[in-house]
Amino acid sequence: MHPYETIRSEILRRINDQTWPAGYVLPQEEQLAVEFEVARGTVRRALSSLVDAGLIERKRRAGTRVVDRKSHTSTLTIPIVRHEIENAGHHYGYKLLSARICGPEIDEKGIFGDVMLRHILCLHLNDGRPYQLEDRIISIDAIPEAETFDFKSISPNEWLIAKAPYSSVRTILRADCASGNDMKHLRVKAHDPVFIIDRQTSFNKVPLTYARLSHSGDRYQIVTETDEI
Amino acid sequence: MHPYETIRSEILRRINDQTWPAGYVLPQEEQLAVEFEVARGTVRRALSSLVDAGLIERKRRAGTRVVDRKSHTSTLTIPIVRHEIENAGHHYGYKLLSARICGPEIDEKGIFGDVMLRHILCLHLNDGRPYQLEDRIISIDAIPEAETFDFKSISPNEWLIAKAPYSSVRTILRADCASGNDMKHLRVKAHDPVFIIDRQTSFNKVPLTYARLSHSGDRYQIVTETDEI
DNA sequence: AAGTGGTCTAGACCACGTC
DNA sequence: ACGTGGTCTAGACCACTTC
Repeated sequence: MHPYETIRSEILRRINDQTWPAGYVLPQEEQLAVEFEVARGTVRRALSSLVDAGLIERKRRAGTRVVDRKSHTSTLTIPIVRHEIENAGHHYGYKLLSARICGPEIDEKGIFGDVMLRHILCLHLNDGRPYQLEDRIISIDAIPEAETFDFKSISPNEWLIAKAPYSSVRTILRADCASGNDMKHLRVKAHDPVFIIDRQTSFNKVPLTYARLSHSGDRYQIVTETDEI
Repeated sequence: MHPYETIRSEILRRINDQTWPAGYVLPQEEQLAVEFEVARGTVRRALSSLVDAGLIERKRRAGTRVVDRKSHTSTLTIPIVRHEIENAGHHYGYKLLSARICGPEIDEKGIFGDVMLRHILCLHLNDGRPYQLEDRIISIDAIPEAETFDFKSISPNEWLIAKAPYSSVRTILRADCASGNDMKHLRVKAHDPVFIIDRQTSFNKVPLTYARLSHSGDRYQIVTETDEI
């Protein structure tokens, strides 16, 4: 155990103890450095880690305060669907359903502005059974290669990750009833629950792509684990 | 813009450019320090930040490599339901439905082991309408105060965050059909989709509590935004 | 204006993992 | 065994923000 880990643990203990309750102002860096007999940099490292964990807040001149926790945060990882299936030891399958070039009118949400778009509908299979239906729009303006790429053997999901770096992502998770396409391709019944991931990615504020990923509710879930806050 | 930010941006540019493609081994810290005319520590800071973002991997002796991205990660924040509702400018309401002490037999998943448990069922309301149904089990062994606390005016959700620090959280997100309790209390119809958050928290490996939080699918979604990777 | 955290340096030494 | 990243130090100076 390195010094900064020891210091982190000790400070964490005092917070959990309520020795240092929510709102409490911690001693300043120099004082902690004296107490723990280390350099100021080592104290800073421990404190920075607690800032990242959301347990303390720091402001110049005002000092370091214990945060009053009002939420849980966890890191959500959404893997490429092919890896998700293969890592679980299953057989991955892919089927392109349609690929066309469209005008801006299919962009119902007005994300992309007045540009030509590529619209792809495809299905990801787990051991031959429908697993995820991918309904995707790509901005041809932002990614010109998307205009001619055929997506017959590589899914847009995977092609995009290799091709187009992104700088920001907006993800929405929700539960809904199966749509017409869901019923047809995911083989679920009307009113069956589906788990939907809506995702929109941009690069330097320019929208690149939008996807609606739907899954049969009884075959899909997202698990996240946060350890050792 | 500080030097470490400039360096981070420049390295990021080279990765996005494919100047440094996936698998590429970066120059070592000392060399980058010479190139950018800064101290080694400043280079380390930029690189650490890219490690956190999941864009590079570092190993002693082997060096620093550009990662082959296989997943999206985003930070999921699940706020206390009362704050979520109030921050949206709505009126929060709370209703305790039942609170009882049970033996280990109600712990169907065998999370808690052979201990006495507190079981609470309660409802969170948004502008008077059912919003979230909370079905919660608390280990009396781990949190003795839970045995006698009545939860009549404070929800277990909120009480626990103030009372019991946790060190690890396991969260499962899924879509399902409404259960009997969901239909009764969330006022949804049979087969209506519900969004379920299953959450289990522990402190130093000791299980503290388990909750099933259900929401009507048409009134709930989770949004996450990741900026400036 | 003054005090807090934030950035940077130059250097030493350590430890893990690959070669 | 040895070269890479990892940790730590001691110090200087900066910049934000509250007093």
